Amino acid sequence: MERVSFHSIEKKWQKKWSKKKQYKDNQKKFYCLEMFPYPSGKIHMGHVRNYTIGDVIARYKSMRGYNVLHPMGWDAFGLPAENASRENNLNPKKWTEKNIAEMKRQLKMLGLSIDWDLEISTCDEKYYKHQQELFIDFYEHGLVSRKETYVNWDPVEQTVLANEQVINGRGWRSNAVVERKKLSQWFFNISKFSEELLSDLDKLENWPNKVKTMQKNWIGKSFGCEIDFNVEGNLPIKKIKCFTTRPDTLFGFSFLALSVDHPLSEYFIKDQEFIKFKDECSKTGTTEESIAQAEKIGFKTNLLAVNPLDKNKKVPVYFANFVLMDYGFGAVFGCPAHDQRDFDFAKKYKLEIKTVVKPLEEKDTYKVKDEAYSGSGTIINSDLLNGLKVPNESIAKTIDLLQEKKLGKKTINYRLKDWGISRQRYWGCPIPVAYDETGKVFLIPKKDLPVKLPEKVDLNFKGNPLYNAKDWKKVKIGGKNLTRETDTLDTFVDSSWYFMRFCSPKFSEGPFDLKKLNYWMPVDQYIGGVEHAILHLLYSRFFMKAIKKTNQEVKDSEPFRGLFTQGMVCHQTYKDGKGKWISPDETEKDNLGNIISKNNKEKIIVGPSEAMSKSKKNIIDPESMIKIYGADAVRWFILSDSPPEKDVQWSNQGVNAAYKFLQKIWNLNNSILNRKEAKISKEEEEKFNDEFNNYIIKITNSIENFQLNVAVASVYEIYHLINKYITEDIGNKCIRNNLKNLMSVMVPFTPHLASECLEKFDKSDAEIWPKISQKSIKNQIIKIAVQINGKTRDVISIEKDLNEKEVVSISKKNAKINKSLANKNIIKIIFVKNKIINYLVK
RNA sequence: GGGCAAGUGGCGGAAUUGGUAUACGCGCUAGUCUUAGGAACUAGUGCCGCAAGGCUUAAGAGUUCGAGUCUCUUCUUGCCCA
Repeated sequence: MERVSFHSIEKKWQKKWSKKKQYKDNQKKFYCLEMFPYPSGKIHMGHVRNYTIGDVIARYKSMRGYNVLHPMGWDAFGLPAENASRENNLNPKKWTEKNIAEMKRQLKMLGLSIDWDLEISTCDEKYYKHQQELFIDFYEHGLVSRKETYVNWDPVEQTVLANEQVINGRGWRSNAVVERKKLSQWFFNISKFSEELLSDLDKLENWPNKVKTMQKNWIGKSFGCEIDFNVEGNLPIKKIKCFTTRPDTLFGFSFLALSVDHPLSEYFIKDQEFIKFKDECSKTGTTEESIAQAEKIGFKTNLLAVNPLDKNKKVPVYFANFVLMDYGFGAVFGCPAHDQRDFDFAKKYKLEIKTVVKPLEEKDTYKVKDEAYSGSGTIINSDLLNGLKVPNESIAKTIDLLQEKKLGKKTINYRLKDWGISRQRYWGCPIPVAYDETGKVFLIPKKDLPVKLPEKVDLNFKGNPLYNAKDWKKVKIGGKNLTRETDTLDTFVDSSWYFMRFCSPKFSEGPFDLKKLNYWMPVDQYIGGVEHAILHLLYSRFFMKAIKKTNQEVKDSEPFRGLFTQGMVCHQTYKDGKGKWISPDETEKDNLGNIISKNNKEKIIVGPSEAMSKSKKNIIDPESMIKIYGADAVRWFILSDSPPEKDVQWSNQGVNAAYKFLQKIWNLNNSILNRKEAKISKEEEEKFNDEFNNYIIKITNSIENFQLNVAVASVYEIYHLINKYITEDIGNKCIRNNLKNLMSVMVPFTPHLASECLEKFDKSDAEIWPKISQKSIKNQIIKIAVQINGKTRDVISIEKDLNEKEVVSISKKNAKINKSLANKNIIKIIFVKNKIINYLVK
């Protein structure tokens, strides 16, 4: 038997595909995009899966006649380059470029239908120049602002951390306790688009609901109420404005809590006790999680706040560490019985805990005990609010009441905050602004862009190396001596518009060629990991809307028409007797099938299958797999075993099976090319064609629905089908035609092998998806179930589209059915054409 | 604690969306062949049973002629938010 040399085939076809791609005019477009990788050094199986899925879609659409845009680039800025550079004494740019070259080489081994002429890299000044232009456009349209805010400050790394980089109140890398620090930061005003970002989610029909729900929760629209509280005391302030989403619990009011940054704090700024307290507060991070977990502490003022619905009720006013200035108005009313934070606070300072909501099943005498009750129920102990149903009725009615009495105002609040984009980092896009000695902001003129990163910096400088780049910092604009901004942009900015740049990656006059942008955008199918469900996708949506706002001629307001989130690639985990992680290639199997160490032949403890990660050492290197099994087998296997949206388990047996199957396909192809002409039966051929056609329909639907594992299974079935008919009375023309169709549907999955096989046939329509015959063949034989009282007793083969009478007469001749029907009365017959016949008997 | 998924053989998973449950692959069993291999081919493989037959989609109930699919209750797992 002939063994195909996969590697020589791969080389041959990859060379052919690398020729310049032609885009046809006046044709339906399809923009297929996979999330671009961070150039960490080597590709991993996650990339293989992501880009193989994308390649199937891209190649399939191309075969269906679309003009397909399928580009690739590099998310090349970011912290790892700086760290690696420090360790290896290699400039971040050099390090990144080296990684890109290596990963590009590896990706090319997979035979992806990527147009490498469109390649971009975010650390390329030709790319980030336009990002700086966009920053300026946004600035001029009021979408950028500079604000003093609290940030999560890592005292060891000397940098700001994003909320998701704070884990249990500690820096994700340094493990240092994160502090709250006030800094001047640049922001994109994403919150201006809160409502649009929320309501446009409804337009995204081809997005997973899961992702839409996550974004919806993240934006967090809530209806609430502004309430003015009168305060009594020895200060000139007489009113404090609070925001609340639970005005219905107003009768449970037992303290008023202010942020330490509330304007009222001015009156305490000289108080030593207050200063100490404020310091203490700065030790808590800014994430909701860290606030929830931190001990609740307060600073009592001598003010009293009056309950607007019960003028006799006066409660103390505190400064508290769990109230932040950027939520509401930096002031909340405390209702300990129904909010856990308030509850913790009240316990500590021995404040009243008055129950005003009871669960439906409880009596009116219900009292909150060990923890706050925030569920649904009925209002109690609240005078005129008593009896209202919590939450819907009670909140709405209370807001109405407060508005009526002019004590409050209905408001909408969003959880989504403006996007802080300043990072105290070297390896990122410089922010194109400078300051005079008073701190006044000057934009760098567009003609002076890009603001390039200096190549020589001291990366061992504690903090931001750019801060230390004294010469680079100096800049002259309009004769004025200014100092450059030394913060760089969050790398999420880089990835928020790269998909637009792909439409015209070499365009030099601006971020994009408008005509090309409007032709290719939106991305028809975006594919990537679900871990980007919120930030990357939300920021990209914001960018599209912001760009549309700065340029009315931009057509789209949503960047991604279709989104698909693929699952992770997992592998079993191995440990030795001492609990040390062992990598799969350090193991082998003994005679009994046990997994043992190659090294010392000791037995290995097999752990659960988990996402491949360096720390657990359960990584399989894609390149070594391609070298052993070939690119097609790796592609075939990674698609075959699980639905793409779920996790897949990598297994050597699996990829080996894929390899063996592709070998069989090769041999099938050869044996049919060498097949002797057979006697021809028209009937047999029609049957064969018909069955074949059904599989083509099934595969087509499977691809359209992203059920790539099912499509793979159908290919196996087709293989069995051809093997069955190869010995029947089928003419060579017929069997070759169908074999060619099989190879065509395999092109998106195993492009090298399929193309090689196809080449041996007529080449004129090799890259075209097989025609689907929609005509239903008359006299086709189908199988239907015959049931008695709903239980299937037998399956009979009949002609398609027979009516009830005909099916009854045929089924009654069936011995099994006849036996079951003997001595029974048929009460009713249920007949569904081409599906079932069900006899109800007594 | 809240929200969203999901639960089908020894394993990964199919099921035209209410109509033949377990497709396809892995693994396993037996056999054939041989260049003795991590090869190829043939047959078998949900469970109980010698068989006829019965049972089976996490558990329990319901709707229906008919439920893996719809409804309710319970349990378990995963993800996201807290």
